[in-house]
Amino acid sequence: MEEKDLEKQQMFRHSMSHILAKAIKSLWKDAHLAIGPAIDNGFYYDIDMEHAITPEDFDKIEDKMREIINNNEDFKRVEISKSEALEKFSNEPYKIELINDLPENELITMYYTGDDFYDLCRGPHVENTKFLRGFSYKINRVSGAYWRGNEKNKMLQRIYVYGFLDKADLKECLRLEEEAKARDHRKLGKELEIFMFNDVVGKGLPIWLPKGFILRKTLIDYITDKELALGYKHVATPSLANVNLYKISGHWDHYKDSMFPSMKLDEEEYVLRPMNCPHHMMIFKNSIHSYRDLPLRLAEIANDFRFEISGSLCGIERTRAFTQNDSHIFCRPDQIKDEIKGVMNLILDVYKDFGFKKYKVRLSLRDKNNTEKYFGNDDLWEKSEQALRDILKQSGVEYYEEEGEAAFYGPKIDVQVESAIGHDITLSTIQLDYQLPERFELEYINELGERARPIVIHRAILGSLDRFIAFIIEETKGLFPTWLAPVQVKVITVNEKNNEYAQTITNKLLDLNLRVEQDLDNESVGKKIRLAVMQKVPYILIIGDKEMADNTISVRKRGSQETVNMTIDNFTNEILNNISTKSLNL
RNA sequence: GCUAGUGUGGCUCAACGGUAGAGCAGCUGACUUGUAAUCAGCAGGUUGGGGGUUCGAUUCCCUUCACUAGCUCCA
Repeated sequence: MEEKDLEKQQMFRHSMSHILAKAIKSLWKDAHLAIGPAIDNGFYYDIDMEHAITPEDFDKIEDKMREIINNNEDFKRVEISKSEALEKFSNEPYKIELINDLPENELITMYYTGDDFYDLCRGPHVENTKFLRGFSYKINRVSGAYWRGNEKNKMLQRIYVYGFLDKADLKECLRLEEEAKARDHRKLGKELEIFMFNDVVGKGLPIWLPKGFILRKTLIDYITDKELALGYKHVATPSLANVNLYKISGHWDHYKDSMFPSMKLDEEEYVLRPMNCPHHMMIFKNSIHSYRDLPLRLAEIANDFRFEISGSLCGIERTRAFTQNDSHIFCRPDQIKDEIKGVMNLILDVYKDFGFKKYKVRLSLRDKNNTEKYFGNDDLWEKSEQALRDILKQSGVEYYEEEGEAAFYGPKIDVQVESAIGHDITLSTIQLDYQLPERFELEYINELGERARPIVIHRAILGSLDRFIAFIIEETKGLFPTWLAPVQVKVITVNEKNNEYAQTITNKLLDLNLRVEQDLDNESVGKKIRLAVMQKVPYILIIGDKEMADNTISVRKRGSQETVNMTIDNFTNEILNNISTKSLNL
């Protein structure tokens, strides 16, 4: 769609939100209006009223909206003074609050829709509701939203409506929603037996099933090998620590509410660790470092625990126990640039292996209006934010900047992706940190023989393994490339007489470290193929009398309805090549 | 955490004040199968937990737990 049309669509959506507001007010007299903007796929309106809207009300509201549109009511712009506005909206407490926040001499505009409804609004709008007749819309859902996005404020009802100029776009939007539900990792994770949850074990605590374990192991081996080749040093540290460790790091002050509460035993106090940096700081402090030894890249596949608020938990995308592919790079100031570039390259390399294309690089800056949240002085922040910005600019990577997304100890480069159901999630992160080295009094000896302070780069490539697997499940729709697939080959027999031959084939594949399962059940071939297809196994081998007779196998590849007869050697060559190249095709 | 909704056998769903039902999966038997479901039989549920209303509750009410959507949060 051209920009001009997009603008038009946003204007129409905004006009529609006035129609929605008018419909609500005529159906429920006690409704108070808050705000109602146009958004990506339509518009919403925040409303405060006694009646809780349910999906049963949707038709009624849509009918009312249609009625208003069909009335051919004029949208009329009126300019008023602040005092007039306060008078006009005296029954709308939320509007009053908005008006009060406007500067004293600001010209305020409001829009009438018909003679009996008006709303505080900057506009613009369509001239008459009749122009909205061709507009396609459908109430999507209703949910809670805090007034002005502040959890201390009252929670309002937000009515989301899909809305498009073109009917086909609405249809496409609904189709995409269906498609997204089908690849939701929570659904596929259950169907493919990758992970489970159990109420008694506890919420947000994923239990990895055998197939999930294979995914984890494969990913851990993959990333660990890559890191070792790049000179990372892997370590293993405990999943809990004395609370003092986090008092030194500052995490205790910032995040104790979202850490599992401390365990006091005798005179000691322990907490489950929410992150790994402090442990790694202590490893660095364990020995004297020369400037020649830097950078030191400590890495760990580490289990962490965070008491995430219950409403934010989401399958394995957001859990309370998770595994990080973490690393802390201790380096000299003159090494920052190369190290960050190196990490950036590793991220791009990994994403290429997985075929990820729809990611966005975000430069996460601090919130300048709320600086008390952050450690360190303004100069240092400016400097480190600019350093990351320079690196991004030089690397030619497309990126965007966002304030308020930095860590308390420094700015970040985050790689953002969108989950199936539309969550904006961080997959990989690079964080520049001058603060923790200070707090932990880290030192190295520089070329002049003096003590100097290193800089720490925190980075995670697969981020949390749990979240990464959630994303892979959704990206692949469960059709994992062979190198990742929990079951790579399924061997199916036609009748009992083929079992022995099938077993020799299976053994041959097992000897090559392939992940093979066989189905010798006394069932029809059709049934056994159906089961294997539903499991999304990349290769199905059919073994019958014919194959036995000429010492071959019939191979049915995922996504194909046909089988190809070949020798076992030809097959193993193909699959091993596929695995070693991490082919994305199967 | 907040607002709203949902919770029926392993899974997907029905019944919605009147003795809880189907398909798949499971087990048993028959069939020995050639590319997405062979047939028959059996077994499986104090309808998330607790409390209440009622002659009677899966159904209505309260409470609690979990999940879902969104808001807030995300080192």
